[in-house]
Amino acid sequence: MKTVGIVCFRNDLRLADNLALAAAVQDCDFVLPIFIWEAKDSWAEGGASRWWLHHSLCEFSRSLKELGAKLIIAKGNFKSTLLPLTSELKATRVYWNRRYDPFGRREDAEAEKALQATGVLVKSFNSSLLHEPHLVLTKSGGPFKVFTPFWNNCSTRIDIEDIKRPPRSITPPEAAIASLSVGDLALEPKIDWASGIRAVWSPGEKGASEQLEVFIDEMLEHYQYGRDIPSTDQVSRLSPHLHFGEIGPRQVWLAINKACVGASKSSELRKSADIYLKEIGWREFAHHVLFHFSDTADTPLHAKFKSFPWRKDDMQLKAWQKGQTGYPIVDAGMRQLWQTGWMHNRVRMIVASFLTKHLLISWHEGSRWFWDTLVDADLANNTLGWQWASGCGADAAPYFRIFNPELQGEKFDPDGTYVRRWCPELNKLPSKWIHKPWKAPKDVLESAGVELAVNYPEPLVDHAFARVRALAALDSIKSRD
DNA sequence: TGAAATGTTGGGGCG
DNA sequence: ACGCCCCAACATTTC
Repeated sequence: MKTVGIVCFRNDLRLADNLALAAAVQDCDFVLPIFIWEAKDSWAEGGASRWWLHHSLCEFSRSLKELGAKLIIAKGNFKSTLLPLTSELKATRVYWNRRYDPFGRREDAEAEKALQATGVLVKSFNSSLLHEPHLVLTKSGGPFKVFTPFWNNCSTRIDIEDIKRPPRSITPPEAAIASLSVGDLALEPKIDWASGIRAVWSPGEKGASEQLEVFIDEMLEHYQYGRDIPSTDQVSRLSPHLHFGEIGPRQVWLAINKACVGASKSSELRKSADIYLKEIGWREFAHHVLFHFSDTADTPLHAKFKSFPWRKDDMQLKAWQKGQTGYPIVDAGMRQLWQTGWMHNRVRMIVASFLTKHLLISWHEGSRWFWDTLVDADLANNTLGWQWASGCGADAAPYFRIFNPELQGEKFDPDGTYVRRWCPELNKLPSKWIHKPWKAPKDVLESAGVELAVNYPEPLVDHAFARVRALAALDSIKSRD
């Protein structure tokens, strides 16, 4: 009797280092790859993510075809799509890589139970994290809530020797299985707003590995300094590829360490590599925190923040979203996000601090906006980042840490290259004033063609005022746990 | 993975 | 020569 297996793909759209796929190909005579587009109650993929997913699925489907298989596309509930398919195919095995987000865990658990009840063997694997979240615990048995001890605990026991290579070929079942096309999922925007995104990204496994290679060859050595200069993009830009599983953290880990072979511990390359791997560690940490505290996407980890006096101000929220706050570094970041689906991490921290501390608008508004506009929107990373920046989450920045957007701009974009790129109306301002046009002398503004409140806004709030207001608001919830 | 306020120090101008 | 003051420059603390 020949064995038929089904491999379910989700955010693991790659052939290499894909444990579920590798096991299915090894165990089964016939393998059916399927992608099920599930309807989600909340946190359904945003516009930019959907654009990415469309193209990633097209790429993945193409590369499966080269191995002889056809990616089946279906739409619906995970369990109730899978169950009839197993009986139709007489499949006795189902494979997938485990999900660790609340929705995914729930759906997978239900499907596993139902499949097992019908005698189907379910085999699941970890292809998206370096560790199983339930295996990284403090001495007292609880999850870590602070990054450094977390990373000290688990970065030292990562031992990756080799990764699974892509299968040479896949033999599909003989029966013809109905499938939608990728286009039928209607993931692409109806009006084409994605040109700016298209120009800078290549979704898919090939794009991911090329990006990793470029990062290692051209940027890794000076990453420790370059990573903070947003005009240079000396960063990996792997986040969307990692989110959709076009590359996995094990592959990144191995490649970075291979690039350091022969480099001494104190070399700049090795130092930079460790700082970069620590960012992979933050990704890991975020996923573990969401695993252990599964309501944090909607609820602050620190309970006292439930009573924080957030302001509701749609005008100011819109100004922030559109990059019209009057603080150039903030506006540049928000426009980069809108136009390219991505923002440099240094600038993410600045704009998040600005929304939650200067405007006192809830981190929920920020995480929702990022969710819709980022190509790398990831529930775990997005949640941790916003809770961290606003002070209510794991390893939160102390509440008094309020970024001064003027100083941050001058420190990390000293000649204003980043601001000039995304706020062209400020292009002619001298560097001295590029991060504080409201302070510039009249004649300087005039000769640069900048008219405050006409072609570039006045600051939405005064920094000194906003700082005092934020401190007072934070003081009002002090020790109210 | 801050910034502002406050404290300390030491060189130089000046009577 | 000496003390006094000013104020960068740097360090510490506070928010």
